Amino acid sequence: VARKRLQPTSVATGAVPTVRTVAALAGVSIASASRVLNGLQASTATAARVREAAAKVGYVPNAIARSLQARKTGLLALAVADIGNPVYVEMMAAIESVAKQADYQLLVHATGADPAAELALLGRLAQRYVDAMVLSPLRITDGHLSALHRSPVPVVIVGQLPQEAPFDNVRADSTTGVALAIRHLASLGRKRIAFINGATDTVPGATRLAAYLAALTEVGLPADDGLVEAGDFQYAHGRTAAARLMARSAGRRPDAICCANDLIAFGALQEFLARGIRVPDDVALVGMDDTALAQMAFPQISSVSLGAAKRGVIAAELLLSRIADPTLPPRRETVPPELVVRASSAGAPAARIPARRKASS
Amino acid sequence: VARKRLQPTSVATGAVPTVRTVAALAGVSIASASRVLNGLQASTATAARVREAAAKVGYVPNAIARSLQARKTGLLALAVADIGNPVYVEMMAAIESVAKQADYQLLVHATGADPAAELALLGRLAQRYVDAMVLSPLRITDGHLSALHRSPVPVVIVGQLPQEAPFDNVRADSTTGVALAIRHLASLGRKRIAFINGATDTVPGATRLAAYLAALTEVGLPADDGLVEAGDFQYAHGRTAAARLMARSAGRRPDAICCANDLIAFGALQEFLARGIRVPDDVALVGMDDTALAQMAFPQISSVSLGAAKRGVIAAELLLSRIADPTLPPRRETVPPELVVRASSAGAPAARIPARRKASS
DNA sequence: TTGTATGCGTTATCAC
DNA sequence: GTGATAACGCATACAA
Repeated sequence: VARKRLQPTSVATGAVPTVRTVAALAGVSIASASRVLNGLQASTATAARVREAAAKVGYVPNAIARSLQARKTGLLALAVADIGNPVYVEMMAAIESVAKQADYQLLVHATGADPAAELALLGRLAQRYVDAMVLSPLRITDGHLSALHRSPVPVVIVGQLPQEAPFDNVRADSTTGVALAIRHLASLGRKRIAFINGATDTVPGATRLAAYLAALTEVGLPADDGLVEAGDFQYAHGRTAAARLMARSAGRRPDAICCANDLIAFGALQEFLARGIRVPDDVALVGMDDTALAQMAFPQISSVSLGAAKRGVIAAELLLSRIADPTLPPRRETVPPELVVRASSAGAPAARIPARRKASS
Repeated sequence: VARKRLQPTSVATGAVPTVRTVAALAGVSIASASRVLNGLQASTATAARVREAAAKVGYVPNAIARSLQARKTGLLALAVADIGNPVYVEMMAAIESVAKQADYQLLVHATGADPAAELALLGRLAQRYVDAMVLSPLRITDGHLSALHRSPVPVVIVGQLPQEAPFDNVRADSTTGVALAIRHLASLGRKRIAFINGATDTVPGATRLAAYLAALTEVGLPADDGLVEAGDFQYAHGRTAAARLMARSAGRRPDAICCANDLIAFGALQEFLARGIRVPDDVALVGMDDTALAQMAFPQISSVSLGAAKRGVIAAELLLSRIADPTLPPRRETVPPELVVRASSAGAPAARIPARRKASS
């Protein structure tokens, strides 16, 4: 016969109240207290006494204990490369709004585009401190795939994933997106369309470069290595790349630039402003992601929306449905891109030049 | 005598392994297994067997169960109004880096500048799903104060707090910050210095307006109601307010503008760009917060740094020290502001105009 | 309807 | 050094 060695928590303690505190104060068992607190069957009398007791001591259930019992935390994780990039902020807001509807909170991780950090995160997932995760990796390694296979908690990948990988996946169609941009610029009569890419060794970088080259062929323009710049997906790269492009001799200078994201496009635009290069008269500009930054700039930047918010919503919904039913087959959703034409690429160059000269002189 | 009705978890289950799984596989008690896994005293033999078993089944401790036992979650919360504002991103990154050092993760809440949402958050804090929270409210109500008093988990307030409120508090000195901006603009010979404020019914808004008026007096300039605009702390307000200010008759137009934050300043700058108003020649511009946006703009925007990153670091450190010792007396730290002069306000207007005209023609 | 007792997965205490 | 077991705070199957 085992005897209890420790006494249960005493009633009148200065510490945080638990169910026992409430139950003792109400003069009922903790089971009854718990039932009342969770709105289950109970007599009106006890219900009243329990509620009164709970209110009196300011009882609030402990989320951790509840999580342990329920085997769920009510937390979703979101892991993105760069929390400073507005496109991720947008996605985050979208995910959060869906998550909130289902009483989930969002835990945000910034991986700094570091694959090792992403892997560490996937590994820690086994600790089950969240119920599921949205991961938006810049590149997928074998390590990622095996970690995904091992993971006991559902993960939705936002971004490209190998065809056969059996995971929930929502992706943008940046190939079509780049094509939209190039066709648009070509339709304006631009002949020397440059491309400022991000990191070529990332999936988006590689994809967008290939799409750019394919689109050039499609519209019947020759490719020119000197018109392609690669670096990272940041503002500073946009500035320096734009400077390099415009430093070329007159006949080889681009008359249009497609950028791999809005941060780069914004950088390029500021460089043009600094150099007195007119947009879109001298050079037309199209960005990608259609973030707030594109609308905040002057002139406003045309941009290809890759549906960040929509991808976020879908990712969250996939996650919630998988939590509800883990046996679901892997799903793959693709959000179509959309070109938003703004001042940075509107109108034909020749037609615009006189009008703008007049206005600014 | 109570008999166990349910069997303990069987060893060979397809489910996630627990300590019992490992212990059974290693042929030791769960106590020994736990000790080995936590690096406590154990014989080399058992240690080896436990580690081998753990590796074999891929054991990872459950963070929730561990939290319940340890009575700590390893999570810090950060609640800010607007996750889209770069100044909060900066603060978040700073807090996260300190938190990570101490093995804490950051849970970010966006309150949308809604006091009710902030209060709800403070209330949920009693659920103890985080160990502590950094709250940056735009205004402090009595509800906030009483919720803070009730809160069983430590909260650090970033922002102004009533003198007598006994809570850890780190604040910017935006009064001095505004004074720095006004003195700077006045020293450039500007006579009609406007102020584009955010929401006047917020603490920062009210403080900065008062500071603006005081600073004007200090530098011997008359106040002019027509030179003060109020709205919110967003980009769009900056644009419309700037447009209104510049629509005044020639003699009453401002020759300098101080903005309550960088988002507003950036909006104003884009409006000037759109209208062909030269910065700083026609109007000098100073923002506040010294965010990345100020450096990304062209011309780069002078800005008063209120030390967002530093405030974040201090807030995190206050939190960690309070978690370590809850009996500490309330502390109050103030981060001094710093004016960063950039092109948007550099040089005297008359001296600069010819030079810039030449360059841009 | 209500109370008793067990388990969620972990760590810590205590006796051996 | 090791094993049995209480406890963290909660929810619930089962018995009364």
